[in-house]
Amino acid sequence: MTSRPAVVPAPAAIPDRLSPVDGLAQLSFLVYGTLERLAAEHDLSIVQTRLLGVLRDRKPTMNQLAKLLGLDKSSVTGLVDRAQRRGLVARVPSTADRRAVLVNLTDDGRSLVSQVSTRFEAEVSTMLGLLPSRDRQALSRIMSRLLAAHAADEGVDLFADLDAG
Amino acid sequence: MTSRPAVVPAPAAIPDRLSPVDGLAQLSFLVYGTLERLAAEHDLSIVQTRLLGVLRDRKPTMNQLAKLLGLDKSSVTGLVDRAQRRGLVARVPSTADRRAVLVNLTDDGRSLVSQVSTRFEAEVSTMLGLLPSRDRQALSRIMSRLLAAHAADEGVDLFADLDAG
DNA sequence: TATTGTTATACTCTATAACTATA
DNA sequence: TATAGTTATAGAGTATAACAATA
Repeated sequence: MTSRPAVVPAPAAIPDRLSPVDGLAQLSFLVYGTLERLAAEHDLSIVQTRLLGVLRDRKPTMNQLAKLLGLDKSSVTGLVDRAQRRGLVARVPSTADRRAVLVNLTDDGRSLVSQVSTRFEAEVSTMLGLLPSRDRQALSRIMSRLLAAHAADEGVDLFADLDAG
Repeated sequence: MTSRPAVVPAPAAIPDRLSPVDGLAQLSFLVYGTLERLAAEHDLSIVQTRLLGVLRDRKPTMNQLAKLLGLDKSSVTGLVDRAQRRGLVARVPSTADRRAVLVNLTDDGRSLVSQVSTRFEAEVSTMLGLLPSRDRQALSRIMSRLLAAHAADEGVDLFADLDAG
């Protein structure tokens, strides 16, 4: 029962005890902003970082990429264009379907996303290091539980196939 | 010690136990995405929602607004233009400084941000409701602790004045 | 006919630089 | 001179609609 739900976390106002919703909102903005800042150090936007991120263990078609990123295929064309211009990804014609184009991470792209990823991991770890070890463990356990419960609640199919649909 | 730090939370891959960093990252994307989706239902972007959010308890100048949102003043001009065109905010000339312009929430703007805020609160509460009550309390406590520790670590001045600097 | 990807177009969001009006 | 705000311009990111090539 928060009287003023914080859509925008007020950075300078952190009372002793936040409501769960406010705490989650502020923490989410903090983590999201951290990734944004670290990516920007490498001239990457969040969406460019996500693009490289999903390509780390996939070589999807443009269409599959659109589904993975939740974007229209025309948006992905521009996104990949700009990443390709920087030499971070490559387009490879599909041999199986001559309409299709496979998108690949280049070595430069892989190196870049690894750097951002490592920096992010380090920064968040440092932040979590501010907590007593027991809290950190409890937080980890509860967050896993929450994500699992939410996934189940949304009916997420853990074996959903990219090619399906 | 995660072998593959998740810059991009893979939505379909939620193992039993996430590393604290991965859990935090995935949870943050989930909460951020929730706000984005709810705002979009009212044709608001995240940044427009933030704009309305910071105006709920302030009537800042354009300059102060730029600092609050972390944007260049020219970006804020456009942001406020579009919100004003929709009747969500109003520009009021400052009487104290005839160069300055104060930005106000209109009744429509206040109503809209309240709706989004309420929906967000409800949605996140529902998600948190998936947790046992004890976990929810522990999560709340730990998140508050983490945010406070981080703020202290960053040397945040809780009494920072808008007009200062 | 249906699907894959691109192009044309329009809009939001962002920043830099130049400008006007005030201080 | 310095500050507040706008404008001009450029670019990223997004979507819709229309299109060409292939299935």
